[in-house]
Amino acid sequence: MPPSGVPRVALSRLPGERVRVVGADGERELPASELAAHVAEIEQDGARWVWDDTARWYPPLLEAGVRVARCHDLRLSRRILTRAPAVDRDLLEGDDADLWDRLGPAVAALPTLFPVDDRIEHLDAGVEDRRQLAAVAASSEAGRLRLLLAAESAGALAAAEMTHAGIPWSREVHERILDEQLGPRPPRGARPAELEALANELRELLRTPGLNPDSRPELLAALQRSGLTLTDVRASTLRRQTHPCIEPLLRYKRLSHLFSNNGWEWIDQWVRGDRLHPAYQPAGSSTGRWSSNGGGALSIPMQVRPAAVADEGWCLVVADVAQLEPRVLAGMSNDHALAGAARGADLYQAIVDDGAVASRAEAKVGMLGALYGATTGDSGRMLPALMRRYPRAMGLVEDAARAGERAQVVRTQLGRGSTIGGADDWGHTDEGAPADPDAQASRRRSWGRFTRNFVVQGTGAEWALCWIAELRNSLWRLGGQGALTARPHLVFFLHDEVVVHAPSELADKVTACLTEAAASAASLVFPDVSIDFPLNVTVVRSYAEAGK
DNA sequence: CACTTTTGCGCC
DNA sequence: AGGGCGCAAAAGTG
Repeated sequence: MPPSGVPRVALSRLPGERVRVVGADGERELPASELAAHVAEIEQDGARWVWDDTARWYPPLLEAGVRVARCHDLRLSRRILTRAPAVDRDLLEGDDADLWDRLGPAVAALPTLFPVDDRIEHLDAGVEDRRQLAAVAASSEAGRLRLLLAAESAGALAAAEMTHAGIPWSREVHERILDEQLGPRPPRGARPAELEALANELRELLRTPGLNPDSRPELLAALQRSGLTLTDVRASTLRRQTHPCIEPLLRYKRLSHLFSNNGWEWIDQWVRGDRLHPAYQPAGSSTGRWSSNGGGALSIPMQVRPAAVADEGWCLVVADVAQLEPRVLAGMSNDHALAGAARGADLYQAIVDDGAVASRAEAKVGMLGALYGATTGDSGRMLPALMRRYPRAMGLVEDAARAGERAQVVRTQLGRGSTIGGADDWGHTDEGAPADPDAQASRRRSWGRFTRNFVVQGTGAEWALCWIAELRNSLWRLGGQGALTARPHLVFFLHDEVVVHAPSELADKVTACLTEAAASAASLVFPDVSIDFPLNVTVVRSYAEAGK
């Protein structure tokens, strides 16, 4: 991702559905509807498109059959730069700076509901672009920040492309699953037959006629009347109990969740034709991970994955990174012992072979506990051993936790800064009264757990961004002709996992792209240390066959 | 009544 | 006294 030497073309919206295009060769204005027709000619010199929000500009271009090679997303980049410890915030001040700060994400699933502030609607992209370039150039970490902004922007392109393309989805398979488990589709507002039958069974077993199992207080009271000692009705709590009602109740909960979250209405809303179109929000979470604002891309349950089926003659290539976060920790802490363990397919087994702990299960729970800040239980017990063997890695997350407890900002490998966690409020309750020392200390520790995890989760997100940025380019180069969806293309991304939809005969080449992109990501994010990021890759017809 | 918060579950 | 999310329904609030 060469950061410089690429011509930049700034796009701004003008009143009257027109756009201004400012490039090295001058400036022109045209109707917004004609932009797609001019993209190829403007992009001939390999320009980078500079615009306020990829989610706003790119979907109509994709609809018009245009793929954009590279962009700079000013909104996402500004969010990074304003929070980056290595950036002088003053350099981001100036005309309309406050408006740029207020610029919210376009919600892909909805058109703009209310008239936005006219000044926000017609911000000048060129002005903000020059500010950001200057702020990066003046930073002591210009190189890493350029990489981060390029990867973030490429991710925004990939997100729009995935929503546009959609996951190949068989309505027929999905509805068969629903029918088998729930019965026929009920009228709106009614329970499916299977849920109603289970509800009746529970009413009998708990001797509570009229019980509504969806009401937690009702359910809890009925369970307590039946002699069970519990204070909540979570599945994990129920599983510890012995009573004839437990099995049907757990089944009720599972099916009820399927019905309401991924049932017929979900299909109607998010499946168009034979594609599922969830909406992604790049950097939607504070650590830089993506979130989803429509379609539930973060939790497509195993139960319905059989419905994700490749087109005839095509396949799904599913890949996930094995133990991304511990590997990232090895890289950023430069812990040679942990880096050694990370050099191979099974990091947890390597920790055992290292003599740090006795079993793979202990290695896993101990390492995850270290990343999340567990202090007690099985994982907390492993910490001293891990600390002895991997002092630099464990020291890094410990330092991050201590910094958070002192209300200091921490940063990822590429320079994304954590937000300040309302430290002003630590001394007070939510109602504004002075908090007691215990509550205060609890909030400090809580924020420490956040910053501890932030550095690792955030750097993991950066590695993954570089991975998909490289991947979308190499898949495009892999060839084929015509539109994006006529070639091998990304259809799904979730934290450390991707799905590519590709003609079956290209499966091997796609697999190679995935592996090479992972190697590129590793050397981009960790240029000075060699860490392996092994992938589990499977080539399948249906997503459900790719067991994790 | 509309609105916000809480609960509990899904995913990593 | 273990991190990050979204979602739907129930429960709580004005």
